[in-house]
Amino acid sequence: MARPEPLYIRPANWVRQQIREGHLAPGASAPTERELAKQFGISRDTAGRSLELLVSEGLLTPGNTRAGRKVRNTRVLPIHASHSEQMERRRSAGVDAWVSDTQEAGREPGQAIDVRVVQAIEEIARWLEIEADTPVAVRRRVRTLDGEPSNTATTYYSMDIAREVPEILDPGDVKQGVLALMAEHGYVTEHYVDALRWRPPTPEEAASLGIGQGVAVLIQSRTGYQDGHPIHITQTVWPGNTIELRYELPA
Amino acid sequence: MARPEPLYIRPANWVRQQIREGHLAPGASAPTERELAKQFGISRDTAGRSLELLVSEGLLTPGNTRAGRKVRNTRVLPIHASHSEQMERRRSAGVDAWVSDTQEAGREPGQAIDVRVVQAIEEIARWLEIEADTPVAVRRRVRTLDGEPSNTATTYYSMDIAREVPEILDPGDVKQGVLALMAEHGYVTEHYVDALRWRPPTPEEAASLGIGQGVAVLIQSRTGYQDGHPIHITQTVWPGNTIELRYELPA
DNA sequence: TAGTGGTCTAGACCACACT
DNA sequence: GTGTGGTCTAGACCACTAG
Repeated sequence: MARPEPLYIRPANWVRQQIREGHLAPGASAPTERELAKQFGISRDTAGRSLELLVSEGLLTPGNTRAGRKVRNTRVLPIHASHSEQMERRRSAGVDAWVSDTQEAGREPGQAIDVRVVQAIEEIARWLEIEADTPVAVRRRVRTLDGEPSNTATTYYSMDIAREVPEILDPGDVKQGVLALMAEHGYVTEHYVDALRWRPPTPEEAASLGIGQGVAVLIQSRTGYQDGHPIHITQTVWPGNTIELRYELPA
Repeated sequence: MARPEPLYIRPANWVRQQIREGHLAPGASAPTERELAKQFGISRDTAGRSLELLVSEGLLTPGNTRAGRKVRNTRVLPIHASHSEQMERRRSAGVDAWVSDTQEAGREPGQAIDVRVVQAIEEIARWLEIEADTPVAVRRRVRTLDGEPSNTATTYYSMDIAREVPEILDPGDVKQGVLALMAEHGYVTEHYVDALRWRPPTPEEAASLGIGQGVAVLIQSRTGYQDGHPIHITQTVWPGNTIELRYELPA
C-alpha cells in the first residue's frame, strides 16, 4: 500500500485556497488550531501542523500570542541587485537602492538606522581581511515595507576608514550616501563581490523579520573592493517568499 | 517568568556538537529517536523534534526508512555565478561551469542528462515570452557532488531554435556546449538576467536532492537574451547550506 | 481574564527498506 | 522479520497578550 496522504495536508490546502481566492485577505486572522481541528475532525496537534506548514511557506505569521496567526502579504518585491540602468539612476538621484526598488513597485519603504562600534566576528574579519576581534564601525539598517519589517542591512567599515570619514558614525541618514563620502576621501569602490547563502533563520532573525522558523533567509554579503582590497562589506538578511533578487550580467 | 528553553534544544545541541567535533563523521548514523529519548529522559516525539531541527539545518538526512538519519557532508561549495575570469577559462576549455567549480574545490562532479519536449508552464512561458502550453525543448541535468545528488539544472529552448539546432535534443553530453552550437546558428547570447527566489522544497525536490522539508532551495532562473529577446532559460535548483553563489560585479 | 500558540507526553499504527 | 522515522491522538501545562 502506498503511504497515505497525511491528514494535515488537506486542511492546509483548504486554508491556502481561502487565501488565494481572497476569502482571507492579508492581515486577517487565520483559523485557530482548535477551530480547524473541529472543522476537519482532527486533533489540535494535527491542525497545528497544517498551519505550521503555511507559516513555513510564508503565507501566515507565526503568531505565538493570543492574536493568533495572521495572513501575510505575499506580493513579491523584485530587488535589482545589479542593473546598470538602475544603478545610474540611483547614484544621480542620491537615492538609496532600497527606496528606489520599493517605490518602483508602488510600495512604501521605511528605514531605521543604528550605529555602533563592535569587535569583528570571524566571518566579517575574513571578508574585510583583518584580524578577528578588531573593532569595526557598524551601520545597521532595519528596513520596512508597507510598515512591516522586511530586511536588515548591516555594513561594516574598518576603524581606519571610519576615522577619516567620521560621518560613518553619524546615527541616522547620511545625505549623500556613505559610499560617495568615502570616495571623496579617496576610498573608491571599484568592484563588488556578492556571496549568497540561504538557511533557516536564527531565532533572533525570525523575531526581527516577523517570520516563522520555516521561512529561510538569504544572506547577501556584498564586499566592495579598491585595488583588490576590501573597504566595506554589507550583509543583508532577506526573508524568503517575498523577495526576488535580480542580477543583470554581460555574456 | 521567561519562557523556559524547550526540551528539544539541548539534545539537538549535543548532537550538533558531536558532529562538529568529528565524533559523528559524514555518512555515520545519527542517534535514533528512541535512543535519544532514553538518553535525555524525554519522549520519542520530543527527541524527534531535536533531530528534525538538525535535518532542517542540513546536518542530517531525513531518512524515513529503517536506515535512519545520516550525517551529511556540510562542506560549502562556492559557485561562480558570474566571474569574468572564470567564464573565460570555461569557454576556452569547453568545460561546463559545474565541472570547473567542483574540481577547483577538489571535489568530484557528476552529471546525468535527460531530454524531453514538454508544454511550457506559465512561468517558463513568461520568461521565454511565448504562450503558455507551447511545446518547448527541455534539457534536464541532475548533477552530483562526490556521488550524492547536489542540484538540478533544467534548460528550456523554444522549438523554433531546437529545430535549427537539432543537437539540443540529443540525449547526453553535447561536446562543444549547446550555447556555442546555438551561436554558430546565429543565436548569440548577449546578456543574462538571473532571478533568485528561495523557498521550502516541494516534496519532489526534497526527494530528488535528498534533503528534508526544512532545507530551503534557491531557484536560480537564468535567462539569456539576444536583441532584447530571450532565447533560453535555465532554472537551477540549489539546496541550502552547502552552496554559496558568488557574483562579481563592476561598480 | 480568557484564548492563543508552543510545548510535551505516552501510546499507537503504518510503510518502508535493511537484514 | 524487525527497527526505523512519519504520523496521529487526547490530554495537559504554560507564557503571553488582546480586550
